[in-house]
Amino acid sequence: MDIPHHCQVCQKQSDSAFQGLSATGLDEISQLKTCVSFRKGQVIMHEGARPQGVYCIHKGKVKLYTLGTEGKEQIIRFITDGDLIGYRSILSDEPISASATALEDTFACYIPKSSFFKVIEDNPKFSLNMLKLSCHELGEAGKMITSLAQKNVKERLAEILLILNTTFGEDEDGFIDINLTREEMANMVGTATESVIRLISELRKEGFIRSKGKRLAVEDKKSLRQIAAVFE
Amino acid sequence: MDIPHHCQVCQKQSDSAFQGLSATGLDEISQLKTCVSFRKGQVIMHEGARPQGVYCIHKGKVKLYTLGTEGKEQIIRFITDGDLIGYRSILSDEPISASATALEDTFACYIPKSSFFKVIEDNPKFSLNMLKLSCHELGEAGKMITSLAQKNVKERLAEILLILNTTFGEDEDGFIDINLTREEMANMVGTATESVIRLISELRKEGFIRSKGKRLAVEDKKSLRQIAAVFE
DNA sequence: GATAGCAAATGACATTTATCATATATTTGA
DNA sequence: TCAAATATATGATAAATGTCATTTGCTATC
Repeated sequence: MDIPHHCQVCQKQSDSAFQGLSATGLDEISQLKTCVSFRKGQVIMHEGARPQGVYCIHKGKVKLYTLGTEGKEQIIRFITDGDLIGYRSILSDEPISASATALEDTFACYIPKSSFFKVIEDNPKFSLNMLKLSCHELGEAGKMITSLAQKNVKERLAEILLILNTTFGEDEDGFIDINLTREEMANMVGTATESVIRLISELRKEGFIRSKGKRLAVEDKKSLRQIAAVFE
Repeated sequence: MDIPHHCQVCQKQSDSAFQGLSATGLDEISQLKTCVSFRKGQVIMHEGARPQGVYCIHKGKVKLYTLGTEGKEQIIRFITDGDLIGYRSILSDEPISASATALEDTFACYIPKSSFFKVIEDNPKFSLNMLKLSCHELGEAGKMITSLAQKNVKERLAEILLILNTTFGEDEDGFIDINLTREEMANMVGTATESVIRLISELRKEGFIRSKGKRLAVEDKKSLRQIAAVFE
């Protein structure tokens, strides 16, 4: 994959936190960034590490997860084109709190810590973008906390199917365009793999979703929303 | 309660996000801030509202919570001296995602949106502080998500007792210096009130905690840590 | 395009947690 | 200080979810 050498001509820039950054700011980043790629399944960042820079995803899909008791992974959220990885750790000056693994072959730019900070310091606009971003994520995390604490497994599963459908879109056959195992879905919902499998069968029998192998398609968004008790 | 009219002489300033802010920045805030107080039980901010400023808590204890299905509250975190309320909503330009209610009589300064933004724009140092703060909170939220998804109720309760003990300290009798009902504890742990009551009895019988009425004291931190599976 | 290795599906059962009922204790406010 | 209101405590039972075992189906790779 070809990633533009200069951020100014990168099509993903307008969808990223770098949107609206000054030309000199983009220059700064462009000069020091390097292009990297990760194969499906490859770990991009490891919980506990001290990152020396951030990744800006150009094309790909990444899961962000923490390791709980006995090494069980809890998926916090997904990361895709235009999103950043590692900024939380660098900005709060703490070790990485969530590991990141590529769900499919992924292409990214690596921006060293120093230039990331320089751009933040020189560009109030970018700094504010980052602030907006992290505050938005904070709100999303709060919603997830409430869901986990108050909804039952079926409600959470319905909610996550809707989120996946929105985040990754549908392929030509209408299936959600992301390749996840049932175990990974369970690691999002916060339940056992078998429970997810059972409830997917249930939702299928009820006609709300459709499945072919591991692939899933949302058939009845309205009913799923009702199950998820999402009234927004 | 007397809150200093000028932030520069406020003792809580060094514990707050305003720590290290320039004299002109502090002037800016001091000129437009107003002192407010809330009685125990009073709602400070309401989910869904559009705040016109942030509160900086001078002295008091506040719970931050979202309302889940059927109006059940889920406590996200606690706020105390030097902490801000409402910044997330203002910075991400979204409605308030969590309500705030005073747990005891609380004194705060109200800083209008405009001066808050002005200080952010003029003071890279403050902007970076806020960025650090929100990124730190993001990490904490991630931990809470993993706990809720993977730990059982007893483990989560043990964890929260430790957090309360650290956050609010102990009174002269060794009890955690915060006045919470069992229901509120359940709303943190994400479980039914009765379950919390039962498990508190259990922990008491095991000798890990002590209780007198609603007041609780941690007796054996090490064992609680083991139960909570916190190995940090 | 065959096949070995995983992943999904399902049943049976165990465990955890929630719910409902009721008794007892503790606050709080007159 | 007392009484009403509220919170805590505990038992019995129901419901939800987890665990283990096994079968069936898919899919990645040679």
